[in-house]
Amino acid sequence: MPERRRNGLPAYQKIQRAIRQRIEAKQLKPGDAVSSERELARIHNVSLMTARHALATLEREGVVERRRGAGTFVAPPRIQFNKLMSYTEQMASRGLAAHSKVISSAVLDNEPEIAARLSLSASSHLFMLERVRQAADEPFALETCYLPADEFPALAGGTLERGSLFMTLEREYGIELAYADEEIDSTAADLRTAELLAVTRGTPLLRIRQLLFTSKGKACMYVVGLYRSGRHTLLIRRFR
Amino acid sequence: MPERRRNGLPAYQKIQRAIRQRIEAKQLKPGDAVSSERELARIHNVSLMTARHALATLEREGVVERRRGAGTFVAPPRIQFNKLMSYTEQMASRGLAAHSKVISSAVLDNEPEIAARLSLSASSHLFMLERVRQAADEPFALETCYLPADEFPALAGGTLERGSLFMTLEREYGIELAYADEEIDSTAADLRTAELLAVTRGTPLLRIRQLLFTSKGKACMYVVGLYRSGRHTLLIRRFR
DNA sequence: AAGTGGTCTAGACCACGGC
DNA sequence: CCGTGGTCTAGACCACTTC
Repeated sequence: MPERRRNGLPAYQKIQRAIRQRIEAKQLKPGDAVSSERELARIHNVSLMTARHALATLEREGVVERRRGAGTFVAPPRIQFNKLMSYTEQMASRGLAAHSKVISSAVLDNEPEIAARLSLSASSHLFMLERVRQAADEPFALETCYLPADEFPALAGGTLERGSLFMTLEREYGIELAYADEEIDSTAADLRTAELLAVTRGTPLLRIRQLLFTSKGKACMYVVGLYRSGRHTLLIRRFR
Repeated sequence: MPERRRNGLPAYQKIQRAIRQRIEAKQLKPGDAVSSERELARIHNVSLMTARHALATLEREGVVERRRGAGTFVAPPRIQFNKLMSYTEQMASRGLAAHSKVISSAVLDNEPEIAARLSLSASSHLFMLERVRQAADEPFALETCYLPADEFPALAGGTLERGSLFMTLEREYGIELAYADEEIDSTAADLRTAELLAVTRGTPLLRIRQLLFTSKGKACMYVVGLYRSGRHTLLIRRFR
């Protein structure tokens, strides 16, 4: 009888971790065959169904591909399509450092439309933070975010020059960000935006209005981003 | 012993079909509890694992939600985020009729960049189709699509005023569209585009460049769309 | 023919939610 | 407490791919 898990992790997750580690360590490259269900069951001393579950959920995550009659193979490197990432994370994934400059911050109480998007009453206190994102010392985006001020009291006093707002929310407040709904369109730069982004007034900008939700399905933050065209392209994958 | 499937469909898929039918027939509404694993196992005369598999994959598809200790519930109606749909389908989903006007069509053989995107040699013959999309008799988008002319001979002669290009590809050519990668940015209307869309030159437009892939992973069509801001917003859901 | 993934059984114990 | 989903066993046969 196999000793049951007593380090907290289910057996199938341990198998997954082992496979993921071998991929990250480049012992397994895309296209390489992963141990079969039967092999894994034997190696890890579990039943076939458990080994199978490990591979099935790894396939769902896109880590491996399974072909009946052939085997299980390491999937091509994951493209970060449709992935909700903070600016800091996006830059890091390209090997760049994130720089941003806080333009203004305030607590507002008369933004009924934004409050409504966050499912708050019209006169709720909103913490607003306006930042210019830079890459290679050139501004490429103006991002304004809004959060319920009551729920995140420390933000108003805190320093956000350095840390990522995502990280602050996840670490300090234990918020689990799950997904974001985004509205994307195009708009012309007004005078103030043009100055902040160092473009001429009327320049086309990509506008992304983002409503972020926690894993409990609660709207927790609203962000309006204006992106210089040419400097920023949004990549999306849509499925039929 | 339960009689094994002999109508072709695996047991777990029959269970899924039964549940889906009850949802479509409105016998089950969003939020309603679905039979538990144990109930389903009993009703359909299968083992627990099989009933479980049926619910687990239904959850992955977003049809139901499962909560440990509580039960399985019909998920809220699926929002058509991140879904690859033809213009015709998009309009239909909003209860509108699709209207579009063919501006030009041609077979080109000197578009190396586009040919490259379709993984074709630089001088390949490309069938190009330029259409203005209308809603309520007002133009709101200019879409230009490119396809390998050799693979779709009938298109050049065919009439696309009415039928959907998606439908033609799927029905006439047996193409299974699977997904599209899109690059989205903002640009200013040039003179010709401005005239076709009835806006002034320099108006910001949302530009979507779409590369469509078949279920075999082959790039089969490239589309550049220019959308009037205000008239068209792209909706996206991103996951963490 | 050998090996793979896909489906399935008839149970078991655990962790969690709601009453 | 009871019912739920989550994990797991030790097998089985089928369908498919590769050789």
